[in-house]
Amino acid sequence: MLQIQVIRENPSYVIERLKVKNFDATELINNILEIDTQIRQTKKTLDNNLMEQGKLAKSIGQLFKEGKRDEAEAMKAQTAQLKADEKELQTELSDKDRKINELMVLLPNMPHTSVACGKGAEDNEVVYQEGDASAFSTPALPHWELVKKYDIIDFELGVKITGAGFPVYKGKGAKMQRALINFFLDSASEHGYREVEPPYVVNEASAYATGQLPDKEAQMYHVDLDNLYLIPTAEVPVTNIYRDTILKASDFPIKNCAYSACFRREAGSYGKDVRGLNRLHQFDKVEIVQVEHPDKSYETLEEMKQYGMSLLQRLGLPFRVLRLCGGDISFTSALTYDLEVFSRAQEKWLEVSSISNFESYQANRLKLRFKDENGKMRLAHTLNGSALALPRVMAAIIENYQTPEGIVVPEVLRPYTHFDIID
RNA sequence: GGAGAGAUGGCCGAGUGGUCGAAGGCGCACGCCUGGAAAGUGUGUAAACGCCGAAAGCGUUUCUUGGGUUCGAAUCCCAAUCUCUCCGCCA
Repeated sequence: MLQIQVIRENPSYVIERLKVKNFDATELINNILEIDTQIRQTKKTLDNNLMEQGKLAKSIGQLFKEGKRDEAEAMKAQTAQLKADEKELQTELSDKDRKINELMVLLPNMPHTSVACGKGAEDNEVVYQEGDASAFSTPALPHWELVKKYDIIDFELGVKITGAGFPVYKGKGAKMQRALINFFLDSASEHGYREVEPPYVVNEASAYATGQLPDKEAQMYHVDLDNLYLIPTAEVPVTNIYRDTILKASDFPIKNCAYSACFRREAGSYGKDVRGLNRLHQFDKVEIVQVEHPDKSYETLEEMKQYGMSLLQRLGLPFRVLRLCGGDISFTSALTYDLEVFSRAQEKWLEVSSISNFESYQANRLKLRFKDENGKMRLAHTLNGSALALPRVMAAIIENYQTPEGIVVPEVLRPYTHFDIID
């Protein structure tokens, strides 16, 4: 959520920035400002009312103490009107608070000044590319055929047990999966991230704080009986560690990483690019999350991007880095880099990581603040990124490392798999 | 699932209708003391919102949350949530 103070101080700037996201905020902001003025007006009246009541109450208490019963009783009558007014003002205020909040959550985060305008994915800027991103010259199989051939991932079995999008990893497939998780977690630890194992199910407050609610409700699995949500990413529980927290400037940077299974309903996305491991309802991911000083957050974003890239380099996969344009960047992000691996059998770029700086947008909802050098309260910046999402990395490895003899295990994973080929 | 107890500031903990944003302690910050440290000692130590704004100052709110009683609620009543203990069940 944007800060009301920012909107109040410079509404036209906010409107201008949001245009980059193809979002016309003019009317919304006008409404917000109008209600904001009313709220402050009402608040003032209410405060005065309460002050009056407080004074009367004290006087009455004093009179009783002095035994001036009659005077006290007379004074009681004076409070009646104040109380009636108070009730009215309270209702008015809470109505308006609710209303402004409803409008505030409709405003996306402002994109960083380096974010270009653009309609959608086609306007994203490729900022880096490395590795052999060409098709195989010899016949090659897509991963959904290879996994069948070597019996390492079973989609039909998942359908039987649960439904589409819940594959069963078997034998060396399961071990490979576990190897990737451990490789990612160990690498993150080496880079100073503290490992965290979070809950996979969160309450409403947590889902709201990181922005999944209210807008992305349909994307999450919901446990009705307990009113809990299955996490769509470890970002939700891990970031919520810092909900309602006040840090010291010296606490930065705060670096956490977590492995978790992720659950996404992917409502409405059937039919396109969903074959095999490309889009699942349940998948594994290692997430990195940082909380930073506002002055440092962009430096940190670059570092996180570099870290994500290093993982793909070590796995020997061709990849590229995109800077998302205004049309493709997420609602809550100010700047996002996507990492994509090239799948040489599908001849397609597959997104395996999305690394974002949310600036204070999440922190505002989280109430994640810190005392700066001058002892002033400020919102911290939050960042997160996948490092990495497993299924598409797995797909790329399976496809890119296929040979007539079998699927060769990338060098860095062998200490974890204890085998070097899947055949 | 059954029975009971509880929820107070960063933490512990006092407080059963008024002057309580809340004693005391711990912690933390700064100072004194010390060659340096410990101990000791002094001072300070919440946040949100508003008053055009910075500082100062002022006002309101906040003792889990939401309602209620009352001129006045941390304190009384109701509900929700959470935690703990015992029993049952169970990885």
